[in-house]
Amino acid sequence: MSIVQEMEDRIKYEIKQAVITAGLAEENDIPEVILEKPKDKQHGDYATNIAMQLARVAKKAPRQIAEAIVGNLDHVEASINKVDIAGPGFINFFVDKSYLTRLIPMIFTEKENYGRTNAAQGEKVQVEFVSANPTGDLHLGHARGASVGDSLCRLLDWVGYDVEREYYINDAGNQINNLSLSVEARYMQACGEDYPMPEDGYHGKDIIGIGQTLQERHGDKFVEMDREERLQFFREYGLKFELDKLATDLADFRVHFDHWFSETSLYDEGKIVPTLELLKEKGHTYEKDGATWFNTTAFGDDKDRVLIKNDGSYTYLTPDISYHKNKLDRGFNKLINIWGADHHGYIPRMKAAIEALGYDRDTLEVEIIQMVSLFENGEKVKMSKRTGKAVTLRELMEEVGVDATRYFFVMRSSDAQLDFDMDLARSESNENPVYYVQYAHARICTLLKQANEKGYEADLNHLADHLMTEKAEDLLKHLGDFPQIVTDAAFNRTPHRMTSYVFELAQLLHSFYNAEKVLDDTDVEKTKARLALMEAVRITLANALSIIGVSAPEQM
RNA sequence: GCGCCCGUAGCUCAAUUGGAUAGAGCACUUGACUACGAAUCAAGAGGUUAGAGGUUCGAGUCCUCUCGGGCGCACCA
Repeated sequence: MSIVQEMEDRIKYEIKQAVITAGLAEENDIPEVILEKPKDKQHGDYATNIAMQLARVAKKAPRQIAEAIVGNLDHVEASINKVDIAGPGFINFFVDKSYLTRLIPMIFTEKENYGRTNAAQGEKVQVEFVSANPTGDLHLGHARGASVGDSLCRLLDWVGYDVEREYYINDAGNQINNLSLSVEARYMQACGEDYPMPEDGYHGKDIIGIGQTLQERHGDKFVEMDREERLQFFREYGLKFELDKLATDLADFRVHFDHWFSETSLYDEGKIVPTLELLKEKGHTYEKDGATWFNTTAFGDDKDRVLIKNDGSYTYLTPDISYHKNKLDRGFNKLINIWGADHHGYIPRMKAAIEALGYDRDTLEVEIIQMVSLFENGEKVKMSKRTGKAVTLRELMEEVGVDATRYFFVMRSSDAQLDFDMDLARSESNENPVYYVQYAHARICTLLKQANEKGYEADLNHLADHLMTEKAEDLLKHLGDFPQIVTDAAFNRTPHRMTSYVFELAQLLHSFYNAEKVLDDTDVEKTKARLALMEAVRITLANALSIIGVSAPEQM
């Protein structure tokens, strides 16, 4: 248990005891004591609303109750310096903060693991994200999905989930035919033929590149070839090219998948028919208009969905159900899918499938990420599928850099649309928050280096004697909050909380740094204590940054 | 028309999941470098939380309606 949590539990316990001693309520009637950290310092280190909550049970005014509680509180046991009653009946606690210095030795011990917990106790969870079709470059929306998805995975790992990251490759549907037709057209064009792009072709630059490369390597070889044979080659070549590119781009973006799952493998391994049979056996399907339907309305969907079209082919949903059954068969008791907002209408039918297969519908959790708009020169940039005009992840990495890109995408709540300001992200100035945070880390690093040159080393023995200034206490408190912030962010699926946290920590560091000198030749003991604090801050900054996949540079 | 998300300072966004006087960054005003890194700090100004009702000790947060923006509503994927 963390040091902060220990303190909170002790205060909660003492409050409960005080309520009982004061005769306000029976032990079983006392609601769970809620301690919060007031945003206003004048309201103390902790506050509880227990008096308001007890108003009904005790049949007294909240302030009167608060007074009775305070009168029966054991100040010594709870390390309380001062207690106030304020507002409608809040009880504010001012505690002796020297206990916070115990954080530092702990952080020194845990180092890059400081903040990790085992709250999830090794539960197996699978997270499927990005899963963009292998038919073109990853664009802004995918970049957001990759940033948020990967950070969420890191968070889940930090709280003790056994996480598997998976990418579902849509390599079986119509879009792959379109890919081969698009490659064909671009190849023919590269050979100088006047060859039109297919109706639903992919207009990206990458496909143009494939056509040119093939022409350079093989000349006109494919022009005269049998069309079926030619398309077959383009299909395989195009798919491999696109997949390699996806993997490379994502790896360079520091996103690594444990498993790339091929849709085609579901066909090859005969997984689809048995799933259909299972749904049929359970009585969830019926025939109508020459098609096979799945009665998803029985599970809360708006309308029933087709599984087998009247031409005998499957809809997208059909292999997807098999895929999700396959995930469950692999022993995951929690599945998290990260989808773009344009797919949110798909959730009810997928949950219906989970339920129809005999699982709790909440086994599947879908995190929706809202759309991204690109702004450049103060204007919204129009994206076009038709012309292939879209900013790619690759371009973002080259122009903006991985750190700033990831930070920007994780910075906002996933359920708000995001305006990506290209100029701001590109700017290496104080307007860019990622550098502010990284600067804090780099600053500490040079400080530690200089201390080292002077022969000073962090000493953990006299911390409480030198770290009880306001700025240092603020830093310590924030360091102590870290494990809880990580836990909350993981369980609420809110990675953007981590950018808030790390930004605040950087703010506190800069403020401390400007107000109080660390290296002081006239007071070596103080210097050593403060060096310990600096190292603890550095570790925590680095850990928080690692959760959002941003580097912690030693200099910049 | 129906469903999901959003609407908070001039701009971009937070808000401990129902808590106290709604907070940050940018921009704006003023101050701090012979200083451990000024990519920094300190201070100031900036608000009817889109609007109207309701729930209760207490609402940016929950419920209903209205307005505005985005995204869905296939035998496409």
